Amino acid sequence: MLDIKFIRENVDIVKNACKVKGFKDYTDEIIVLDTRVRELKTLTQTKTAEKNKITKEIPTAADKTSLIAKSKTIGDEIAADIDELATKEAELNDLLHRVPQIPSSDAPVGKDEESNIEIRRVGKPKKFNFELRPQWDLLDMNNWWAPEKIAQICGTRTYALMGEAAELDLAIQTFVIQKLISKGFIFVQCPAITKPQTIFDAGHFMGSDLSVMNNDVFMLTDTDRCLAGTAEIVLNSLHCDEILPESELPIKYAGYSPCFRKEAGAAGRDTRGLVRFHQFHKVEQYIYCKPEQSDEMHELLLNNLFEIMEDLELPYRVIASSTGDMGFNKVKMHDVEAWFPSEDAYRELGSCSSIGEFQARRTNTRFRENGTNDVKFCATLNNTGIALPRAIVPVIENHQNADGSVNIPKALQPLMGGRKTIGGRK
RNA sequence: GGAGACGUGGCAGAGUGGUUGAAUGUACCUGACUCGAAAUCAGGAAUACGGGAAACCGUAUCGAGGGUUCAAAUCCCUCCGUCUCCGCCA
Repeated sequence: MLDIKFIRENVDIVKNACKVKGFKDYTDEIIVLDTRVRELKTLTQTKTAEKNKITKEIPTAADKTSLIAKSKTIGDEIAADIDELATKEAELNDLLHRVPQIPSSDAPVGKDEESNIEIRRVGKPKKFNFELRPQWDLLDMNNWWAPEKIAQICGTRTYALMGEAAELDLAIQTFVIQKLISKGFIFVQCPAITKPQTIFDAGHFMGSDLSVMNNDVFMLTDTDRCLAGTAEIVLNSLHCDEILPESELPIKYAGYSPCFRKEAGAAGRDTRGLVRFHQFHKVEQYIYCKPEQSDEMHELLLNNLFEIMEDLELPYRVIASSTGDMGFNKVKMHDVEAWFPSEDAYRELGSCSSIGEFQARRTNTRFRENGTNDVKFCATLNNTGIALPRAIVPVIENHQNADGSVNIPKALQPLMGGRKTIGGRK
């Protein structure tokens, strides 16, 4: 969420953000409510001060009865104002949670992904001198999965990796985790089970009614819990209600967790292959820093993902997301897309987001500034480290051989017992 | 799953209805003493919101929310969390 003071003083900026991001503009209602709320606060506080004063005199007063009566009268007056205040504050709070983060001035303006801009391209799609096999053929012929069986027993959008593909999955995860650890990230294994409030605090959802997330999030029946769609959720709340010393910033986390998503809006899409599932596994990069460090940290996070693409020897490109495509809570977002030969296209493997103070305001995560002793909200950022099994797809497709075997990228070979290839017709 | 105990400031720990935003200890910051340090002494220091140019003033906060009362850290209810024992278990 944004600071009400900021909204009050920068109505035009906020209105513009609503417009370019494609969200309904509630600023006018907010300003009216805010004015009334402050009026009521001043009023009730003045009356409360008066009442407190009388109450304090009661124990030592000669005539207690009249003071008690007086105090009671003021109490009744306050009660009426408090009622209105509570209602108005709840309304205001709900609307404040519907105001989007202000996008960065360097983000492309546009209403959807049509306006996204490619800003970087590394590596060239390899020319194959044989007929390349799409992922599902490679997986079939090497017995690396069992899609029909798994769908039958576990339902659609589930998968099981088998044999060398399962090993490869684990090797990629381990590789990325070790890499991030070597760069000073703290490795955190995050729970996937969490409370709805935690998901809400990550700022992907609007308003104050938590039930809005039911469409996207798996709720656990008969409990107050649900399944997180990313480790970002838990990492984002890891320091809630804390005041961190400035000297500790930036804090970098590499979170690993299973991720659960309903994929309600993706019916019929990516139903074949290892691309889209209700459960997948992800290493997530997450940073807490000072607001002025955001851009630097954004580059750092992006570069880590570039390195990972290069270590996996994948051709990739980078997309600057437009205002309309980046989402409710983001300042800016870059997608990293790897080359998927079978689709003759680049597809998203990771998404790097700069959130500013938006999430920290929801989680109340702050830091104390060295010189001034002021308490300020942290900025947060997140980027994918690697998401599996999707990342398996470009690895096996790009590195396939004519016999259906797959070359292991050099960086992964030590984690695959030194093997240089897996699979293939014996 | 069964039984019990508990949740106060950075930490420890008083406080069972009124002058307690909260004793005391400790950690922290500043000053004095010192060549410097330790020790000692003096002082300072929470967060949010509202008002104010500011100094500052007011209100709220003793896990969270609600209730009783003129008045709640203190009494009642609900929820959350922690700990101990038993059971179960990777």
